[in-house]
Parts: sequence; structure tokens; C-alpha cells
Amino acid sequence: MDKEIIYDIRQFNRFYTKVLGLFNNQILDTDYSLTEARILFEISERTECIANNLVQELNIDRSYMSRILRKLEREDLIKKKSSTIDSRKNFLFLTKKGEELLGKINIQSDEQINQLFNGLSDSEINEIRISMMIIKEKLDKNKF
Amino acid sequence: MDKEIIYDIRQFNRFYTKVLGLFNNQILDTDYSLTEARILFEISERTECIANNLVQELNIDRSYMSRILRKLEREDLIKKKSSTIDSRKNFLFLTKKGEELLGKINIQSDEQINQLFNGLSDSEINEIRISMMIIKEKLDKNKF
DNA sequence: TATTAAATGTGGACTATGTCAACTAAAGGA
DNA sequence: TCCTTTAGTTGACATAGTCCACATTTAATA
Repeated sequence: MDKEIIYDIRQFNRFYTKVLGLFNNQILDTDYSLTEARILFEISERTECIANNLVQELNIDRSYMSRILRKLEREDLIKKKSSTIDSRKNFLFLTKKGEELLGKINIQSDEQINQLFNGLSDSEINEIRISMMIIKEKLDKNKF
Repeated sequence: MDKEIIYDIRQFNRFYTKVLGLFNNQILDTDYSLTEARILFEISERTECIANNLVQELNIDRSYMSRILRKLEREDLIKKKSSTIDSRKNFLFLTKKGEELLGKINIQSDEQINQLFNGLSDSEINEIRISMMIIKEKLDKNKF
């Protein structure tokens, strides 16, 4: 692969690290971290979500996940229900409070996106969006 | 801004968080973290680089930066030279060992990129590259 | 079926990473 | 001169993440 292309890609990676960094350090208008927010999000998106799904999807150590989930349960954001078929597994659900929090986080995230794109024209925004979809689609099919 | 567009952007952000996460947890074929690697990189790219530049560019706390730099100096990867004009400032330089390490990290990073894009056609790779440049250019001019 | 292997989750002990506030020292104004 | 800003350091602390050993349960297979 061409040096110049690799250079551009690494430059993009550095750049987008910064973008995501800014985002992620702002979730904390609530008392929760990005990781916790993503866990709530994944639980809400999945049916029959178990801890191990999250471990794989978010690349987090099992023991660490166990502790995070315990914390979220203590704070009444999620609840666990042991599977009747396989008693090793605990299905995870959001509580009402958890859903409310996720809703709040979603609103904030939308707001962040709006700020980031503020000032760009509709056609520019759409160019960016298309670009994102191209990247995701091509890399996704390839590796993830 | 349209709900659907925001949805796509957030999806991309989650996706790219994962991509960068994989990358960043592999730097550790050396004994150094991504942050340390980025610091070496920035020092090598800049002339008259001082700690405060890194603090701003990488969004890292001053005190934390101070400690990281001390560690890198102890390990003989960088050295500091006090400015003669403004004695508050320490200009940062890579040592020979630091340059060698950065070189090694660069080779590994190139390799990672190659792996990520492995299997894609030249035209697909170029599409991704163009997409990245569009995103960077538009957001960069806007915010960063 | 008996045995072994793999999956799921937990707990203890630890290291790494990051944050906050207080401080020194020098430089740049007004 | 006095006040403010900039650059960097230190101590104390908090949060995040890792490693290893372990218990249970299920799956695989000889």
C-alpha cells in the first residue's frame, strides 16, 4: 500500500481520535462515563443481551464488566434475569430509570453532534455523512 | 438537523471508536501506550515543542503531562533543553533512542493499517481515503 | 456415560491513567 | 512597581483497566 495513503489514513485517525475525545469527555453532564453510556445503549439495542456480548462488543475485560454491571444494578439502571435455559447467563435489561438516563444521554449526544456540525451547509453535512457511511461499510464488511 | 443524519453519525462514531480502540490496544507490542507514542510523534513533528503544546494538542492535564515527560526523560527517549529566551519553557527533543522507538512504532502502525485494509481493492481503498479527507477537511475548518 | 474442554461470570490484588488544587518561578503588561 | 498570565511541578486522590484464580454450568467427545 502506498506510503502517502497510509499517511493520510493515520492523519485521519489522529484527527478523529481528537474528535471522539472531545465528545467522550462531555458525556459527563450526567454522572456516568462513556463506557457506562455505551453499555446502556447496547443493552437497549439488543434482545437477550448478556454480559459477554458487551465484553466482546466493547472490548472490555470480563471482570471489569462484571463490576460495572454490578454498579449499574446497584444504582437501579439495569436489572439481571437469569436464563432458564442456561443458568450461567444473565439477561440484561434497562430499568425505567436506566431508560430515562439513556434518553437524557441521547439528547445530549444529539446536541453535541449539532454543535460539531454547526455552521456547515446542508450539502456539506450530507457529504460528511455519505463519507462516513462509505468508510463504515467498506471496513465493516472487511473486518468487523 | 435531521434525526436520521444524527443517527448515522452516531453510528459512525461508535464504529470508529471500535476501530481506533483496536489500533490503540496494539501499540503495546512496545512497552509504551498510545499517549506516549503520540507525544513522541508530536515532538518529532514540531520545532521548539514545549510541554504546553502537547497539553493542548492532546488534551491532557498539565500535571499528568509533566509526569509522562519525566518518565520519558528517565527512559532516555526525550530530553529537555531550557529556552534561553524564556526560562519557563523547556524545548523537547527526541533522543536517538526515542527516534528509534518512534520509527518502530511507525512501522507497526503502517502494518496495522495494511491489515485493516487488506483485501480491499485499490479503488475501494481510495474511496475510503477520499472520504476521510472530506470529513477531516470539513470538520477541521469548522472546529479544530 | 465419564471426562475433558469451553463458556459465563465473580472476586482479590494490583497497575495505569487521569484529575484537582496548591505551589514556584519567570515573563508580560498596566 | 504590582498584577496577571504562562509554564511547569508536586502531592493527594479518584477512576479505569488488567491479571489471575476460581466456581458453575454447559458442550463436546472418547
